[in-house]
Amino acid sequence: MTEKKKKIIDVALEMFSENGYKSTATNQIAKEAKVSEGLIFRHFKNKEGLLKGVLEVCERNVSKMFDPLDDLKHPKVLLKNIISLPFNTGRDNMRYCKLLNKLKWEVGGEIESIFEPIRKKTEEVFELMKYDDPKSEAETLLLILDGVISKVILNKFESKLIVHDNLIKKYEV
Amino acid sequence: MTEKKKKIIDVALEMFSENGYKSTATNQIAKEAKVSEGLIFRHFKNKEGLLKGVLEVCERNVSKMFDPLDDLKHPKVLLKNIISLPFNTGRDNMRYCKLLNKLKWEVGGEIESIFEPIRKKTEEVFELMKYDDPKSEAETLLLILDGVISKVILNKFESKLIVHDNLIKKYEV
Amino acid sequence: MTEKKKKIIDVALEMFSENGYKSTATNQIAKEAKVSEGLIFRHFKNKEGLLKGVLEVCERNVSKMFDPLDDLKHPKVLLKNIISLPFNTGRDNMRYCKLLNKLKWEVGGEIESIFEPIRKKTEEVFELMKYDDPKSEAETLLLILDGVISKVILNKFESKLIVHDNLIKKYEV
Amino acid sequence: MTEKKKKIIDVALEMFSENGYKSTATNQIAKEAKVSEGLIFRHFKNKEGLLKGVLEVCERNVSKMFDPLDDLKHPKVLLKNIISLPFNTGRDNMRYCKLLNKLKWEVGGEIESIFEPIRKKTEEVFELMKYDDPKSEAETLLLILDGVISKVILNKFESKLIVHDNLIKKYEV
DNA sequence: GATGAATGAGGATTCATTCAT
DNA sequence: GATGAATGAATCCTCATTCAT
Repeated sequence: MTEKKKKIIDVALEMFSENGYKSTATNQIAKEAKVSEGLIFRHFKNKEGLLKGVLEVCERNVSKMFDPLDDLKHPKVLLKNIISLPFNTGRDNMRYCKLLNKLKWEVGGEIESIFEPIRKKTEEVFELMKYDDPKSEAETLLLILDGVISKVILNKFESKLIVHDNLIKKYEV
Repeated sequence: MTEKKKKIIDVALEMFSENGYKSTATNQIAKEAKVSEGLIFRHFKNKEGLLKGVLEVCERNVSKMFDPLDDLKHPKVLLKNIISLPFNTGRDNMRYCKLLNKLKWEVGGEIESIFEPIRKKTEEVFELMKYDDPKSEAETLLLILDGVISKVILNKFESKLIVHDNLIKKYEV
Repeated sequence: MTEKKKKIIDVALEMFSENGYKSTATNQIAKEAKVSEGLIFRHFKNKEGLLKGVLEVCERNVSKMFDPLDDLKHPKVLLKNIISLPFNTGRDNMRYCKLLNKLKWEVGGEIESIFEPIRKKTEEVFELMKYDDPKSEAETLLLILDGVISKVILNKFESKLIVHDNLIKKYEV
Repeated sequence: MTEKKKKIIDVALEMFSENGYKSTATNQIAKEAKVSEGLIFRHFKNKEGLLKGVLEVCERNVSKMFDPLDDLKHPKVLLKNIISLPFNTGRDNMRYCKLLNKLKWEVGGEIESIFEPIRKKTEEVFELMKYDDPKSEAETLLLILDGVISKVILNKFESKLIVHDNLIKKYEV
């Protein structure tokens, strides 16, 4: 992976997540990345290929977001951390999530798979905690957290901290 | 409002909500609406003008979704109905919500205002029910319901009914 | 000639002379004249027909500009007045001349004919004044006056009065 | 500057000067230049950008028209040559002047600046020749020559040579 | 690997003109 | 006479993609 290829991905990631896939022209990407437009197509064949390349990076990094959870054994602590996750997303991770969300609506691709591990982990937690229906309980929580991350990304939160505490209380963790 | 203008709005609403704003070409709209492409611009000046026209219809109709809540006085019943709302959205309303959500991500316009009435009503319910912090409690619930409607729209629900019951139980209504 | 037809001609004259024939859209004319666009075509068949209608008005009025010269008998006085003509053109006449000039360059139509009478009269003056070659002498003067009127119309004159005196002196009148 | 870009400018110059700016469609230019239409916009961004590009060429070449005058020292000879200039304009220079004149009427841009050098030179000549008011004298002459060139361009001259001699005699050179 | 000139299909928009009422 | 909805061809412009160097 050359320096220029990395730069292309980086810029594309930024611009896709900011303006969407369709609305970002390849020549804008090229200009911003200080690279000839042709190079994009040499490396990725397609605009769609570029998108794939960008998505891979996203997935790799979003996956890493969940890694710290592996060290936690106690269910309550684990659950608490799962809930907290979207509330303290760093700048970079936010960008990955933003792109993922944008594409969920724009392209409709299969992005859910990235979140399969965290879904499974959440389900396990609820199992350990003896919830009646761990599967749908996990679905409910993830849906909530999805709502949270949307608000965070779009910067539409009025009282992030209180909502966080609210959820923590609801799940008694 | 002539028949053809109505048809244009109708088709545009459908296509925007299905494929997004950018990805829908005006000539596709014209063809689908069996109308000359020029007519779109005569009536709406711009593609963006068309979008505005479509959004107005959306807003008008989404607002109507909340009307039935006005008849409910008992807080618990009201809250229950608020929660249920996104779970039983009809075909048409779904389209309006889909468009609104798509645009929230694609265009980033100010759509929140449409939901201000329902936010206020939710807040009032929590007040009546003596919740500690009705405001952020309302924010939390709406955020959850936002997650629900996203799933419904994108047809990504695994167990809609159970999640619904789950929420009903959580709020003890 | 109805009031509305007059208004159309008037507005078209104004807009053509200001922005040119091509650059003036019929719907702009209609809007400015507070008239339906269709009416333009009912009255003039074509945009070109409208132009013809406008040009007729122009010609009629430009011709009138020369009428006062008919009363002058003394050659020197007559010549002096011919020279002065483009230097003191009123608002309205300026508009007619502006349109005529614009069209000379934009459409290339046969506009010269309007100026045939003044050309003839100028030639006669030079004949009376015993110039060697009255015909080309007239051509020269008219060419000069054409330059003058261009400057006046385009408002590019630095010292109109002095140039005027200059010419008067050159022709010793 | 690639061959194709040169060709585009060349063709545009020709077509603008012949049919005017507005009336020349970009796809006509492309076809005539045997070039894809897109290339025009890649090189010049805009139709207006193309116009600017064309104008630059015009200005550069029109400026060159005046260069031979630099070698002439004797005022009378110089003045004579200034007067003669518009009477013997070659094919190419005629095209540049035609475009400049067309645009003076169609677009109204600031074209006068190109003629500033010749204006200054003319003024100097009249100074050397002890004319009373060299500045307005120069303005007068240039105005005359402007009339001449218009006639030449529009091919409306009846007796070019005689008019030329006429002017030469008037200025006694 | 990298460039940048070139392409051509498609997209939004304009505009003269028609026509039913 | 007058309106205004409707048309469709033409126009300017964008953009992903190719290709020679």
